[in-house]
Amino acid sequence: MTTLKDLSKALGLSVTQVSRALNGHSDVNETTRERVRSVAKSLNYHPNLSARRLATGRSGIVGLVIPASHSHAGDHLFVQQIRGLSERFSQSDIRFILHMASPSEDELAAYRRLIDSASLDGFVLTDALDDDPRIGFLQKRGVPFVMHGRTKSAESFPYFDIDNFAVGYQLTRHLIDMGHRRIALLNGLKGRSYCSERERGYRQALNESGIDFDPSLHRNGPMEQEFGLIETITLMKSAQPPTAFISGNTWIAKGIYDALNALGARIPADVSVVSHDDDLPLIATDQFTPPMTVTQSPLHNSWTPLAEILLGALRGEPIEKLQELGEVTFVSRASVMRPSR
Amino acid sequence: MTTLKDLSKALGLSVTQVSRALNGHSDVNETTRERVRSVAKSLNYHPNLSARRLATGRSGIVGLVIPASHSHAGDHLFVQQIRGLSERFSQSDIRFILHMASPSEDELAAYRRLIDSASLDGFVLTDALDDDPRIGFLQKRGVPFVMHGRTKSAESFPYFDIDNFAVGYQLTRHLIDMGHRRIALLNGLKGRSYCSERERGYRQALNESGIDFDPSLHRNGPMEQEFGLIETITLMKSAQPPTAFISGNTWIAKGIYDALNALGARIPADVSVVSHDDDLPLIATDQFTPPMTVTQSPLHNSWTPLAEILLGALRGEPIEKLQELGEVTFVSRASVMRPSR
DNA sequence: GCAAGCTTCCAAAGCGTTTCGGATGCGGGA
DNA sequence: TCCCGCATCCGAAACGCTTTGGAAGCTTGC
Repeated sequence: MTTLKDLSKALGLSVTQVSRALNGHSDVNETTRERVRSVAKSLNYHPNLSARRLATGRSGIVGLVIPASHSHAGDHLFVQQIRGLSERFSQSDIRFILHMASPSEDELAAYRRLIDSASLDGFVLTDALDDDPRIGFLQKRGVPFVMHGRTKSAESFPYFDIDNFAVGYQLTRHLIDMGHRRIALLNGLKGRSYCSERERGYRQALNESGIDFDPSLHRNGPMEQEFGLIETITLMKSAQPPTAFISGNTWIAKGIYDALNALGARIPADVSVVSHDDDLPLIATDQFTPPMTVTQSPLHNSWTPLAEILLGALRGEPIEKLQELGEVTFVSRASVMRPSR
Repeated sequence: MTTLKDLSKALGLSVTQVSRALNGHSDVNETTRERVRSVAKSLNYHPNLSARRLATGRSGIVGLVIPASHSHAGDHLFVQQIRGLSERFSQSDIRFILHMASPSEDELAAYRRLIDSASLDGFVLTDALDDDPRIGFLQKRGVPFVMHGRTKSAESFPYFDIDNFAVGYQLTRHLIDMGHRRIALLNGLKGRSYCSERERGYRQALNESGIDFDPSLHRNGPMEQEFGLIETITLMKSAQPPTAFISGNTWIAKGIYDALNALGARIPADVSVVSHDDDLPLIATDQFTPPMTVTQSPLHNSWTPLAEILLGALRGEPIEKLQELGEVTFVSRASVMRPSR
């Protein structure tokens, strides 16, 4: 293991100067700097991160805490996510650690331990809740983080998100414009902030058109095919079935398609279906029969920005530069038609 | 952040003694130790890992380097794997970091960087190759590791594996005993050590029964349904189609089933099929129609031992305790029958 | 009563890095 | 000539921990 001292000996310079040269400080001659760089390379020098951390208070390690609960349906997504994050962090020579929260332990306790043993510089948070306790906790501790999604909390914090209100609004508006009035919304898990936002958009669109919100048409559940399947069947068997469905996710939408097929209802002749499309692996909405009308925003486009923002937060950039919204595009396809009833 | 010095002040002891008390050294009075422990807890003390590393040369962090290439088919497995490993390591208060190898960079370079910057104490290696360069590299550097699988290399190293030779032998033997002589083997990716082992077992069984090895019946490919599908069709359309298939993995086996169904060949009346079964998520061989005869060895049972072995290696346990074989059981079901032709 | 041997404690050094507070030498303005 | 500023360098301290090499107090055996 080559150390700074080795370099300083080899170069006939002080340890200080070598360190400053390598770290790009101003008071070192450019030719000296080059000399240092080349010797460092030839001696295969890599700074000892632990020593650096001790001296600076930074470890160069960021982490992601994985909640104990987890469904298989999300595996592909999860892999994309950690690959995306890990890849970006590696590029900046930042280590990325995964920590499984133990089911028995309070989730915040995991964060506490990770911070206290002074190993982690920052966190990536996913699955934003409406009222997320992690935000207050990390802010109080002064630990940088970036959140995937936003929450209702009054504080301002670094995030990457899409305009979920617009997603809900746009999808609903489109169906209303086509003449639908009984529109079901199969949303994601209750308490997730993106669900609440989409519900707000949905209600707003209904409201503007003078349509009463019908609680029985709004369902929360996991982002899985089965949820879409079961709820669709339930809703279609009810006294006043909806004429259109909005799905929060393509897996749910697949469930809706399957259920309608099984019930002999034609899309879009009998029932219209729209969805938000995260462009998840293994499920493409333009391959549905019929191709589905969606708001689209590839989730895999969020991992790099997310990492980028955390990196920015670590550098201490101002909050305005650390809040970013991903693009959402409306793609009109063949799954919507004026209602027949 | 509470430090040892804080504790020592609060306790009226020297820093040395506090450290020794907490780390379970012998020369400290038991009542003192208890006192130290309780104060440490009440002051919420956590040792600074970087400082510890600097002093001891150990960081308490182990890692897994993920090769740049990766197929979706393996996602569920991959998630199981990192969850399993991460979980076990957390229990021992060892941090587990994931590092994506960048596609452009030599894979060993990633290991080198990780070691040189003095952050990692050890590695988990997966996807053992017949001639795996990582072994020599890590051994030369004196860095502990555990390998999932074994290789041909002469050196002895910590591993967890199953008896893949026996898998290949047993499956082949069973088919031969039932009267088959043209037996296809759809193996995994060439160069992977478990494939080579299974091939050895296959050849050995053939050999013992005086059956010539036919290279056209042995195919290497990814552990995916598509591979099984395509190769089965190719083989069945050939001049002398096999009367039985051995599959290296349940996804491949699913492809074989699908292909045979599509071709109108009945299992097992026309063709017999057996497979090794890793008990992967989302695909259960007893749910196949007909249920499939397999050698079974749940892959998810290997993550905990793997972590355990690395932990042992870190503690410096002797090599004999660091080599373990997982159990394989033969499960006879309804996919094999005497050949009709 | 004294050496020997425990048990329990401690001061100080060292791990590799960054950083603070100068030091040195040189050229130019007064 | 003297002083100031600039560019370039350096020594030493600090980060929080472990570990080495004792020291102090007590008990034991002779």
